Amino acid sequence: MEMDIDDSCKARGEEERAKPIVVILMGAPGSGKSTFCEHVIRSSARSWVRVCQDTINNGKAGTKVQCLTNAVSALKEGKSVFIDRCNLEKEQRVDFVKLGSPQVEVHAVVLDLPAKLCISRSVKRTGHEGNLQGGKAAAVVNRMLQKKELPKLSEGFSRIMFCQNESDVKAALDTYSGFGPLDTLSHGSFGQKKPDTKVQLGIMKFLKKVEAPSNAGASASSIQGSAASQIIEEKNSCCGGKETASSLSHTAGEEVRGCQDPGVGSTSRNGSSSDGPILAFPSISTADFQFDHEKASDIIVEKVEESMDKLGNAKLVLVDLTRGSKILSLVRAKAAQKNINPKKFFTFVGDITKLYSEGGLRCTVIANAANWRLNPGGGGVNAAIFNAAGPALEVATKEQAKTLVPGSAVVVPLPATSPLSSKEGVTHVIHVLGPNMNPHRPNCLDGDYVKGCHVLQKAYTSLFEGFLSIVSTQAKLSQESNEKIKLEPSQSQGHSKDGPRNHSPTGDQKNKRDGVREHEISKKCKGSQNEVGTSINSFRAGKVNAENDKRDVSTSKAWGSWAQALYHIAMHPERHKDILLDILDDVVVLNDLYPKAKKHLLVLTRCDGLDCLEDVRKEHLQLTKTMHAVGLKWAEKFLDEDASLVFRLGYHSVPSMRQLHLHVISQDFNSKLLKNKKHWNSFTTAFFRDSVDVIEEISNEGKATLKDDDRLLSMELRCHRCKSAHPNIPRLKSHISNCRAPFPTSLLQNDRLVLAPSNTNNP
DNA sequence: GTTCTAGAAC
DNA sequence: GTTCTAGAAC
Repeated sequence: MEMDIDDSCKARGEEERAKPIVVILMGAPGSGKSTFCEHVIRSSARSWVRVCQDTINNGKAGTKVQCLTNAVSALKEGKSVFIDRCNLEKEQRVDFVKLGSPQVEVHAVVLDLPAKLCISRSVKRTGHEGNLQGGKAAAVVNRMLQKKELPKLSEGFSRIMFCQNESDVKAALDTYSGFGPLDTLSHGSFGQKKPDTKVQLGIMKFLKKVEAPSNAGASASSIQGSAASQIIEEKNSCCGGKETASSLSHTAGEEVRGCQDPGVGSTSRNGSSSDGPILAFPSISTADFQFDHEKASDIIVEKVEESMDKLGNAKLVLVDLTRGSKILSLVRAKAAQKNINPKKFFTFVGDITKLYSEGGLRCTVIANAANWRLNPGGGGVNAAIFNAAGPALEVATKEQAKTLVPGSAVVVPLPATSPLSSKEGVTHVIHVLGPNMNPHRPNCLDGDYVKGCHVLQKAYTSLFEGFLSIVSTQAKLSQESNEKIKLEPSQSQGHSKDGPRNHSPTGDQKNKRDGVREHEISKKCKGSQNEVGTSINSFRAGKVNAENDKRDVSTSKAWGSWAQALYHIAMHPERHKDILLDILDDVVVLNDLYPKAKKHLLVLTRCDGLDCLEDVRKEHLQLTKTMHAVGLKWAEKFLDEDASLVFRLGYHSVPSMRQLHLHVISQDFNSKLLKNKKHWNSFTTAFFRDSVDVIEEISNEGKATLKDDDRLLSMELRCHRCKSAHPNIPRLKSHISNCRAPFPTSLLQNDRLVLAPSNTNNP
């Protein structure tokens, strides 16, 4: 008999002795964090260490790294830790959340008390350890509270207590004072009476910090296992063993039978979590919606094939209840024909709601062939999933979306209270609505397979994108937590020797900086604010639609520090006068630092919140026109100097550098800095979106089409004029230096190329 | 042996 | 985005 997840976890939990925990306090100065700690420490049976940034450095203020180091060593000694610093912004607490592990839970206690109270306490206070006294305190508290981002379970907390008045604080004190070394506290988010969504959203808009669907706004009693926390749990779960790829290495020609093959079951049951997440999905529309199986199987295989490159270590599994089902055999045959990697995609016979408990296959994400109302009823997979998941799924689903249009999908983080989560290890359900060919069901396409195939393709695209968005969040989180644990202790030693000069910008300093930024935004970019809000809402809702919501995946994109240079220039042009060719109200102009042609300029928007083409919407139409006009002016200036040049103006579909910028680049590509395939293809394939087309699309459709397929950048090297192929960059460059073929007609249309009037390429 | 690419690190 | 470099390609 196989143990289910709960049992095995319990068994292990009982073997071990006291488990230390980390409690991250959050609150403005004067909210009572230190008092809280002292009170608990005095009366608790646990052994606590209070890590206070204000005093950590021999009674003086220290660094965050010092705090982390001290916390790590306290945990090693089996002591529980209070992190006593403001921690009001998510970014400030993220590293402390990473102190958590399967053995160490991370809790949050939010002292979300009225600002007035905090201020009056701070002002009155004398001899406070952080030396925050007097009139300055009011300003500091206010400024900090403006930045307040209430914690969410998705950040990695297993428990959050919100305290909004003194009696809440008392309750939290009692909870932790009486929290003995062997006790456990229930997981979830407690005490949030008035979810501060308005403030949250404002800050989110401004900072563009978009997270996986969260529980902000959930009722006080809701215990929502959110994406991040569950994934981390999953990753380090006591049930997660090692899996070798071979345990899943069934050829596409094989059918993996669930519960009837104990061998398969026992090897793969532990593995998927350590070897990458798995999406289990039913065939969409082929059951009740009566979609042609032959056509559906083509589409499944086609869409699976498209996703292969993006999967990383994730896997896709097509699941069907019945052995020898037609759709499974068709898909298997076609997948084998196309040489689709059977380790990344295979078929499985079993109940999609019991893949782990009965089939030994651990799938963290399952897809549901939903109905348009997202109702539990009906039959088949939909009824089975809603039944198995219990009411929690229904509630979580309704929080995300009310209805679904054919061809779209919605990602629903599954609350930890759902049996599907606890028994099967499912963290997310993705509802997908496919096309309907059944006249007895809504939206029947009446045999129109042109449309039907299109909708089914969209449905799978949406499904796989939804899955990939979950995977990328997971990958990022686990990578970060691994890195930090390894890095921080050694770094911290170095820092402590250097003394407090190496402080990361926290507190006052950072607030000042951000204050300036906020001011600039409200001044400069009123138009875009609503827009950013919209995108956040759609992300929060977890909707994924192949047609218009790719941004859901990328809004969460993290920009590396190296990718911020343009952003800094755009925000503070006055500091970069030496490299700027022009500073205008809405844009600045500069030479590309690494020009890929004789002339290569960037026209950079000054609007905060516009990171890339994907963020551009109708509100930015005028801005894109301005950028084009400015770029054109410069191109024409260069053409005056050298009439042989030809310019193209456009955007990269997915830029490497943050902050929307228009490339103005001469088509000679005569630059030793053009070194690799990516350089070449980013300017000569569909990845490069002509400014004129972008403007037209924004005007007509409200947004630009992106060609963000990675394959574009690794395509064979072809001359941009005669389209001849070349084996490597040096050979290509030697060719283009001599090629005088006319430009392709597509480029000669619609003013995509900018030429001197005398140029013979001019049609 | 040299050239070139592609992936990791920054 | 670049730089660095191992190893593939020649």
